[in-house]
Amino acid sequence: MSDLDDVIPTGRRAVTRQKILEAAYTLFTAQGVNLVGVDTISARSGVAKMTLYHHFHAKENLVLAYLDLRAKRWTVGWLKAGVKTRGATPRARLLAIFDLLHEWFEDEGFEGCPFLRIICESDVGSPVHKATALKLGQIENFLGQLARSDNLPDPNGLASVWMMLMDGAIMSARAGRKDAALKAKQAAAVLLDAWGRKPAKSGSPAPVKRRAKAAPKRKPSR
Amino acid sequence: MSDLDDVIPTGRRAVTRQKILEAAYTLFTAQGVNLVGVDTISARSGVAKMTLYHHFHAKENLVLAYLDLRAKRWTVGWLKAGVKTRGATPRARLLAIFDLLHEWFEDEGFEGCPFLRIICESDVGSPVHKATALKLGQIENFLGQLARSDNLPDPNGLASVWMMLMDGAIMSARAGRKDAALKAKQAAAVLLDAWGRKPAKSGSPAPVKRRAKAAPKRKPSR
DNA sequence: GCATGATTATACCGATCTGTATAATATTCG
DNA sequence: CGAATATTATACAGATCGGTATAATCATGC
Repeated sequence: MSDLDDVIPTGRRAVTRQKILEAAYTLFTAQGVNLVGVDTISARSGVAKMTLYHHFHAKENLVLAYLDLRAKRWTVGWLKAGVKTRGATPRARLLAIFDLLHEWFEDEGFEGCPFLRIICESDVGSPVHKATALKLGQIENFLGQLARSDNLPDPNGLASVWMMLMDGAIMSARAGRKDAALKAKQAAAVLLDAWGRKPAKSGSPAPVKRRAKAAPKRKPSR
Repeated sequence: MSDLDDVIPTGRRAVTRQKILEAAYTLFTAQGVNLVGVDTISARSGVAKMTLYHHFHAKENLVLAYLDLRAKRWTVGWLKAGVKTRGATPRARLLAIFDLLHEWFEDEGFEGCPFLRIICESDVGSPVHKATALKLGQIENFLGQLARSDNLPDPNGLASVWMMLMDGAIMSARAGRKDAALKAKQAAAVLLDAWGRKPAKSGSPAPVKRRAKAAPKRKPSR
């Protein structure tokens, strides 16, 4: 628990590793982990491919390291930090999230969320999928903390809904709707205002009325 | 405008084309359009690869045809039709969407939404990306019709928010949260109830308070 | 029955992918 | 200096990808 945990190592080996990871970060973020080959990362980083495989035995490990770095930079360094400077109260910070998203969507370099992309295209149950789901859970936990700090009822429920609005806005922006964050913020404000008035029976799982089977519709997928 | 438009042709050529499309539908839906090769579709359909390229000159055209078929079966045949049998009023149908999603998520064959997956992994501006965005827009238009039928204020605004909740729920379910649709329905009910009371200034774009720049945070992506 | 079009099987092209084998070179440190 | 470690360049293996060339076979309608 020393405070020297994240001291940046300056050894030759560590520097090389960082060069690889830095190139992977840029490429994976812009083009996705599946479309970027190891040779491309080797060329961009200026590190020989053999050295790359010396550090990370397989591409999968490089992807896992990328996920950690992405969470450190995006979730912590950008989202959490940005929200703190834009809102004084937890409630204001919850809403400020969508202002951040809006600026992100307007950025020319916006290419969607790598976490969501990986969730879509990686096999369920694979190490990469599991690790990515954890990173998304980390974000949702942060939302839950904000909701709890504001004494909102069912903070975890609000967090999961907030997460869906965020992810939905990101998908919508990726599909071309650059105003998605603004629309999401409108709805979020309305929802937040109403959330206290309707505890929504946080414990009971909201009865899904099951019909007495009308027409046995064919399943849409698979 | 004859009502013989979707008569199923029985010619040899049309039957072969349908066999290809049927195999592509199953494979693309389960594994994604990028991971499924043309040889796999040829093998599964029992149609020679040369014949496949005789019908669809390139894989991209097969993907575009798949998108049309997916919209016909999922959006129209499953979502629209399912909602109609489960809700009498437009408002009930809007909420019933999440019951449908819940059943979908619980299906063992649930592999996420192909539309969202393609939006994530295809290049922005490519024909496939554009076509997929249109299919998502078709869904949002349907939501707007329901909202308008219920005399809700700013029906298009509600539709885009509804879409985000749906997409967010799908992403959450893909990440392992099988109860996503239930949580989304709770929030949707609260939101719908409050939507009328707060017209939310449908015209004005909800002022995004821009701060007097505190710390010039580095951009997170690219 | 025969010509025409549809389908088949097979082999191949060039490109890309992850990962490895090998041997030479560069750096660091006792 | 000399030895241990890190990095380099190159070539290659084995697989998969989208797409094509060729020539034979099948089915159908006049």
